Amino acid sequence: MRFSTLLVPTTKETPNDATLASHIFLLRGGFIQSVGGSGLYNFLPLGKRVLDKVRNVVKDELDAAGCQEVSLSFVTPASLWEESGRYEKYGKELLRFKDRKENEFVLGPTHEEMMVNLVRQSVKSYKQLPLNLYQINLKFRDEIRPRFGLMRGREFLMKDGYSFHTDEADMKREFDLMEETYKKIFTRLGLEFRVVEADSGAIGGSGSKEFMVLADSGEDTIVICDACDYGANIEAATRKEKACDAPAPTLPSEKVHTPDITTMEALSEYFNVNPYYLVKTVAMRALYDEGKSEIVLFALRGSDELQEVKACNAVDANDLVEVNEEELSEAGLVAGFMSPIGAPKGVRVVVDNTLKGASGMICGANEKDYHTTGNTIDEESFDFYDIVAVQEGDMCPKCGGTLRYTKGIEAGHIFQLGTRYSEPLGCTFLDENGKAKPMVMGTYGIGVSRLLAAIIEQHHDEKGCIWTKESAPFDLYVMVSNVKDEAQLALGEKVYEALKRKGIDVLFDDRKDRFGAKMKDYELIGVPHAVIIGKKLAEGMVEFVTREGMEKEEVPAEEIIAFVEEKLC
RNA sequence: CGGAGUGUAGCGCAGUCUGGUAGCGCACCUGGUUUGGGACCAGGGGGUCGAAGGUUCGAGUCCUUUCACUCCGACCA
Repeated sequence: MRFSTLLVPTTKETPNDATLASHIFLLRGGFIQSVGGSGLYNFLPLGKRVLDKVRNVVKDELDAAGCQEVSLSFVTPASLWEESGRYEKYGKELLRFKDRKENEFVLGPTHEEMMVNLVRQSVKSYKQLPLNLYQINLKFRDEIRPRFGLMRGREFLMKDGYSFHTDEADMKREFDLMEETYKKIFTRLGLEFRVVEADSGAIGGSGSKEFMVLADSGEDTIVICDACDYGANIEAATRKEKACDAPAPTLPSEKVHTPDITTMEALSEYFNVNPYYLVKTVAMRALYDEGKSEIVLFALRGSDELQEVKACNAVDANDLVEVNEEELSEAGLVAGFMSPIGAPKGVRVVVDNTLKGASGMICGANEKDYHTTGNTIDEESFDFYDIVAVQEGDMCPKCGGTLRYTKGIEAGHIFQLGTRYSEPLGCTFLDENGKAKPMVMGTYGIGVSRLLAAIIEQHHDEKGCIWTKESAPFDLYVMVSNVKDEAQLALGEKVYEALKRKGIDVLFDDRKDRFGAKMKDYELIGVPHAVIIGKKLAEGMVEFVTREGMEKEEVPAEEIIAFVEEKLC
């Protein structure tokens, strides 16, 4: 491809809303173009090339694993979503609209319903299973706050795959196969990543794993073990139960006047007791389908933090939101002095597992300016769940090693779905005995457009992108420093044509610009290697540049074609 | 949803306080010179000043309403 004819609008200036390296360089390098903000992007020729490269790696590995590519309708009838029960549950991220006949539709944020619909119409027998179907298509999620360019757009390219099985065991086999396949994909793309345990979110299902590309700019906090391979999203992380060295308080069971002591810190100081022996009670409003909601008290140890996603799952709610003082007093609660013990009637209480049977605890009194001491958390009286956030320094649940936080970009997510969708949607097959059974499903996603951002987050320097071999828009950049110099231009043309014939994707910079401008563009665009034909040609030499580290090697001009072949093939 | 901020040429911004011919840099077009680190000279094109309403002889600027976007937060009572 000749640069002089390619649409690559590189810019010197950084758009003011871009803060992340990937966002800045993808815009400045002319890969993508923002569509009036709000998380929508056009892909320009360079960006489209990278997208296709990444997509091909994904397709290549999936096909090798026996998956079959299909393409599902982007606009899906709302009725399918009502059948699965997600029309309400998915919330505002689901973009809903009506056609001219007032029929309701949604733009697919994920396609479980659609794929199940496809399969239930065409698969009837156990002989047709297992089946793993996928597509690489647009998705739309009306994100609360799109940001960071391709990292969190509203419209994005996603690979979504769905597998169908006769039983749980076969689904698990496929789940493991997909884990291996995903590892191959991310490895080929040159990414440093970690597979972690995850929360299943709105998709539903049981076991799920995320593929996290490690980067400081990642939006997810993941917990990893120093000693073993344990890794989990903070939303799903667990730990070995914590003990407390400080002695348990021996206060009698009584009500104590504690004016204006509303924080764990103040309470700990007042009673001179480790926060481990205090009960922290957090009130939140849980939202359910059909606009129903209730106030829930979440009780945990004062030394712990509430993990909202776990809490949300514990009450099986769609979402948890803050409760204001007014709502609290209406429910008979006093901020700062709440307690699971003696909570007002009608207020649901969820208690953390670590409090099961705990004694000597200090709680609020559910009365302004009073706490109670010497409480025991009766195992029979409460619902117990794991609702705490794992903290750095906690112990690994697998090996007892030390856990620490790191940041990751969620680039892939695989789920063991079971019959979460096949049952409500009536996706059944006839087994050997002619008996109808719901298919057991798995679902597997990769954020393809997000991967472009993830690659750049891991592979860039202060000058621009450094694409990995399998993601680069071109294999090689051939630059003619001064196109008015006939010898330089002639050699450039010769090298370009020769390498193109050998199947190397070459971007040939034949523009009239000066050396400096072209060099800046090269660095910004970040093709892995370049051949620079310039001044040194007078002495019979050209340069071979490696973008990573910008190392330059001088090579005799007559050997350059063979040299490049040797290096790239 | 809460808080803060910004909307003026494709991009980045000034002008708004104190109303009076719409500006600058980059990019773009024409001609010329230049060619190893984002060249220079000369000439040129491009604007419903986010939208609507109002005040005024006159509004980018003042008033009202509204829309959009950006940033921070949305969890420990």
